Amino acid sequence: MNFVEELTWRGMVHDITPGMEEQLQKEMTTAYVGIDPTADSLHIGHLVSVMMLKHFQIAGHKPIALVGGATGMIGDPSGKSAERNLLDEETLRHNEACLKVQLAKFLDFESAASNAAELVNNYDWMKNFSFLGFIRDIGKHITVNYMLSKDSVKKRLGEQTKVGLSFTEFTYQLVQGADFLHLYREKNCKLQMGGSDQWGNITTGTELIRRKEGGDAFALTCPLITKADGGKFGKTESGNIWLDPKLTTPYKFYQFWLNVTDADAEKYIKIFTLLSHEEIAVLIVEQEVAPHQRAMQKRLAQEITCMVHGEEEYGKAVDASQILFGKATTESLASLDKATFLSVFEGVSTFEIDRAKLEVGVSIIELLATETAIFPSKGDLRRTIKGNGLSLNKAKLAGQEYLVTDADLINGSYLLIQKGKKSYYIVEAV
RNA sequence: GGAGGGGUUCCCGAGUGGCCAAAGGGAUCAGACUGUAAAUCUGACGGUGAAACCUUCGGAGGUUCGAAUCCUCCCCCCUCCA
Repeated sequence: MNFVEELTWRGMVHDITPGMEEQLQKEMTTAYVGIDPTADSLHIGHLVSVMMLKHFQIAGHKPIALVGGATGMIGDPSGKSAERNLLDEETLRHNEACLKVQLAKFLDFESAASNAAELVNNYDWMKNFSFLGFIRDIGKHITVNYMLSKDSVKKRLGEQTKVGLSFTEFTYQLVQGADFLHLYREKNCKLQMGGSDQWGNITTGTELIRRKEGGDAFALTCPLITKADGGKFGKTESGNIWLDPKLTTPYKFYQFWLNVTDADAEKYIKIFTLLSHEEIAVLIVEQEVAPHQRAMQKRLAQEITCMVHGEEEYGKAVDASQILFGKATTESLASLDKATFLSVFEGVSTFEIDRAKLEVGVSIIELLATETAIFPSKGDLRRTIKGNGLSLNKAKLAGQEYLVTDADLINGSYLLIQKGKKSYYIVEAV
């Protein structure tokens, strides 16, 4: 199965420029995707592009990850986040280095093979462009008429617009096009991939290459990843799901994938894992026969968690999940030895409280809304308790007047707070 | 510079003197149902022990018994014209 066929059955192809498959058959081809270095970690929204590169490399071609140090300062017109901050170079380099470590979990940067992955930063070549140089070398070759025809631009013009289009944003497609041109010249890069929202920007690049170099370059976009309910993929109430364990613990990372809805599980497992057609077919059957077993979600969570965090962390996440969501009772919790308890709850948000206060006794309200920030307000907490939504050490807490003392501590040190079914918090007496 | 339209609680979006902590929708949270699913239903959704109160409708003043709603000045955004 070739690269395009592979991506197609995985549901990762939205649009392709004609002739691309022929190009890939003809020779080892170089392709790139862009990543904004706005943080020092990837989040799972980036993973689609990364997987495209991975498949590309597996197919024997050469992937380039382009860190958008320059473009990231601008933001493209279709962008949701209007304001971009200028990163200073130190931050930029830091982010770049961190991203590379994460990317190396997916892509082979090290091998001597000719298709080893590369990481580039467009800041390195864009920073030397002068304004005059840019409008002369790049701007001249693309008409405004052409630029205006892009959807991302059209959406921002006209009467029903809420936010005007700045010149900077308007220029974005040229900057991105210049990147493609640069990589075409320097690295013989002939393909740019990205989300479907990038189509317009990518084709400005291929157009630029055609006009300036008379060369053929190609575009491949994947559909925007969505959730079955129409929500944004990769976001939870508490924000992004990051690859960095310091930002999203492996436990939470694992839980995210485990909680994917049935309808999304099949879609995601094709995109985010390397499981074969056959393996996935088996899982689909299992899902149909016994949906409550959630074989698909479990496998999805396993594959991705292992890839990102390693087997050991995956194992811990599973253990923790079993204890938290299994039929654990107050008694079985109390019977956990301290080491087990700690390893199980490693990924759970932890708060601290002064041990002396517990010896005297602290009301549950004070404990969760004042002493710790588990609840943002007392009213919210009261409502939760009233709605039967709060548990202490796996036992529902009925009254608001409960006085928490050191007698409640598990292993003499911990309180397990549960908000609803899925949200756990640890309070540690110190 | 001119003309017009806007800035409301996380988001969208009603509200044009009291009945407004502010309709409706979305998001979110909790409960029921379940499979740590989806859908559905129920409840909550600025803060404070309920009450009353406190803080909020771009900003600052003012009118009024009383303002998100009226007046003044200012800031910001959009469209069109120059």
